[in-house]
Amino acid sequence: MFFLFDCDNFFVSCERIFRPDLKKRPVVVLSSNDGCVVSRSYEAKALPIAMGAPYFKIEKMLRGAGGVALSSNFELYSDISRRVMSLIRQNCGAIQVYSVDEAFARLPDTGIDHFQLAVCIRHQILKEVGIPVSIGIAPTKTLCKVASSLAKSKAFDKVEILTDPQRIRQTLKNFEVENIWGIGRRLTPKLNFLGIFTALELQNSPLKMIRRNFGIPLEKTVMELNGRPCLDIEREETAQSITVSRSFEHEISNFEQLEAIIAGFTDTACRRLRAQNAAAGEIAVFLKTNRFRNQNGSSGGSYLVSLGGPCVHTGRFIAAMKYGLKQIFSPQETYKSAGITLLAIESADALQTSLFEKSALPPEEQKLMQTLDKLNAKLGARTVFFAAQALAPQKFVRSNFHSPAYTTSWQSLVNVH
DNA sequence: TCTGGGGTCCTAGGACCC
DNA sequence: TCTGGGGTCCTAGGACCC
Repeated sequence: MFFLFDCDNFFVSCERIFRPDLKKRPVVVLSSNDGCVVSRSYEAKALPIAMGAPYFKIEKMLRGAGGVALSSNFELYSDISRRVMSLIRQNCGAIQVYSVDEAFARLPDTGIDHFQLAVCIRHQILKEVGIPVSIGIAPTKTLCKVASSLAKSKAFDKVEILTDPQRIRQTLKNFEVENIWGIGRRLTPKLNFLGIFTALELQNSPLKMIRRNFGIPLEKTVMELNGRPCLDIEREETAQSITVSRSFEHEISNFEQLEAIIAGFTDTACRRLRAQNAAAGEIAVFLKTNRFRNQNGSSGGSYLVSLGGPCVHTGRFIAAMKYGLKQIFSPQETYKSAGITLLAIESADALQTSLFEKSALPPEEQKLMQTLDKLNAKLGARTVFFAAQALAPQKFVRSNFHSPAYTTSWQSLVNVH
């Protein structure tokens, strides 16, 4: 049996832990650059404020209703996420952390009272971390998603078990096909055209026809709706790519500034890379113009540079990035966003040695980077950094409603419990 | 005036091989 | 007139997710 743990209105719930005055009020958390709404309290949903709505379009309505908007504070959310996940892990063993606010678990079908266990975990997370969680229980992951959305609409003890075939059919009959996990904007009209509007109609669709028209992923979805598990808990592996990118508050046309900002992105990405004990062989750099100003969306460009073998050294990635940036930068343009992606990532334990290098990772480079990471961990981020970042402006992303760094006091706060 | 960021998987098609 | 049939590997792009 699969369990899906899904935090309610996660970012808003995180902010509310430290701001009791936000309870019962419309609250939204904004994306980077204070652009779009990415998390809403129930009161904000009721206004209504849509997911992904641009802030400037809903600002007035929110204020009029006595609501509050906050910039996102990802350090805080990841800290709280780690605490939630660790409680789930204590109760369920190996879990799959599916996103910052969701996790799947798989438990034996017999011998335990699933409902009772779920209610206990839910109460524990609420008491010890302060985050409300909905829990869906079903024979497949796809049905778990359906169950958890039922759980969310409950008034209390937000746990829903979906195992009885008759009840599954009844539920799917009232469930729109576009709300099923794995069915997005493009697939919905195609399915509708074939007369498939409800999840029940999809459940009853012939597998061969689905596979022919939509491919393997949707075929799996249909089998999962029929209670046949096709997707299992996935174990955590090394990431296949690491991206760091931002939209800017003001468009930038100065090459040196862009270079310095993107050097900072490269630094961040390389830290993440080393934190998972991995190395990367390629870096792609990209620039984008303002997609809302041009008729044909955003232009810009991207350029992929190979490092000639696995690498962990920030300086070498920055040099490669600079080369790539020169290829795509145009002095006539002004840029609204930029970023880099590290690719060809391998776990450092199982590195393939390149024909041309004696050792895949030069030991002196590894040591230098370890020292750098340690220094910054001990003395605070950006104690030691690369000169290439020096020319970056202090602030180039809008974040006008950022909550304070509660995380520093978080440690003492948990000791209270 | 203001419109996010970070991922995964699958597929189709081309290059190349026997 | 008629022009094999597999394979594999790679990449770009599409579709989805939160």
